[in-house]
Amino acid sequence: MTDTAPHPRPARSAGRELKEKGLFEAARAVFAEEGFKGATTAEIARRAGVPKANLHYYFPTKEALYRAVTEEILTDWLAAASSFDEKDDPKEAITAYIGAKMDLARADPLGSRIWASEILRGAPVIKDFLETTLAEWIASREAIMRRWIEAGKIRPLEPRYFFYMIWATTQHYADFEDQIRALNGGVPLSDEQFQKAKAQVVDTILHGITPL
Amino acid sequence: MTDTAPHPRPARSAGRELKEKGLFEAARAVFAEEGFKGATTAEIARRAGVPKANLHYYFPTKEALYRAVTEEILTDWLAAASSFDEKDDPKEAITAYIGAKMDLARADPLGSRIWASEILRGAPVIKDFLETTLAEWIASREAIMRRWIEAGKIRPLEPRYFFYMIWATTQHYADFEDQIRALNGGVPLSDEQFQKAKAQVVDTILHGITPL
DNA sequence: GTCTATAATCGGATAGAC
DNA sequence: GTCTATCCGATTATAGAC
Repeated sequence: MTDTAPHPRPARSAGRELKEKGLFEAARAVFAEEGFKGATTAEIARRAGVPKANLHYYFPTKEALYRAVTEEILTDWLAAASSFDEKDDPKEAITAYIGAKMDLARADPLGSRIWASEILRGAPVIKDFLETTLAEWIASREAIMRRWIEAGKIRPLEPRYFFYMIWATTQHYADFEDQIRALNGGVPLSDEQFQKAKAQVVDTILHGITPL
Repeated sequence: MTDTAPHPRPARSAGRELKEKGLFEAARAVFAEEGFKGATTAEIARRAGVPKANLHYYFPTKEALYRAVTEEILTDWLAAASSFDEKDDPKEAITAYIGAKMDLARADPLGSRIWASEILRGAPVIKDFLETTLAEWIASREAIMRRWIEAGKIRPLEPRYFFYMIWATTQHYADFEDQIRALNGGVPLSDEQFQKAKAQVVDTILHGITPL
């Protein structure tokens, strides 16, 4: 559609998209390191290479930027969670789920760290998500686990503590990456090391719940 | 010893000890929630019930207060770690260690959260501890684990990823307590629930590493 | 649409009265 | 030893020029 405006352009220009994305990514890094309160808009703008006051042109407030960041993280989390449902066999479902969670921790450690930081401060922004979407997710998967237990496919256990173990272990590779690096001679885990860790997590947990 | 000073009194009065302790405990809570940068001396002083400027009389700087807090946490961590060495049998040693780590997470969740927050920001204050004391701890326990593997007492695995699983899972009950609460109908885990979780963590991990 | 300048507030830390 | 008053830099956000 051609209108009479002097400089017809898309509602969101490519330049705007680019700067918005730059601020978004910079914000992820700063929020992950310092948490919501410790992060400063000046530091976010500096890393994104834009004047600090300019940030408010793309995101009205620091909190709006933070909410945009968290929104995406919840989406990614649920996407990984869906891998649990793709198989009917417990061994396959759990293997796929742990693998997806480990891969997410490796691909997006910042997202995991922002989530952790958000929980540490009492989860003011994602509390609703935890109490509704996440609570429903775990409730229904708990039901699946109980059926597997009744069928004798896995050892009797409280499913939610089982999921906590998976979340904790997989997210540890993102949240405590700096500690793991310090214990690895100061260098991050190589891809080979990470794959070995992933295999061991899957292996240990599967053996841990397999009936004798 | 009676000297000639007009008002002989102990070098550190009981009143001072009390206020120092109040500030220390308030600082733990605020550092755990907001991290080092996000925490404010005003909030710490407010919770301790002392004028904000007064904080500097007991601790010269915010960082000095933070360092005092972290120091204690490292000590507690090592104390729990020592429980691994009290038994020669892998099953007993690992049971005792997981139990001690779970009990510490339950008794002092703030300490665990401050540790997590410190790692998230790149561990500037405890980096040296991680690279020396912690690296030595895990190296020597790795050797123990390898002997157990060679003796066929536990399944072959990379010991450090095994310890990461223990740290992640046990500390999760402290660091993600608010998430666990949200998934538990808004109420914290009862003592019975926690004991059940602890038993399941021990059970799953032990089965996970026990030879067929 | 993007920048500079700046307002308004909050932060850690200090000075000095009591 | 403890408090009040306050400095000064940093912080979030806005106003308005370009």
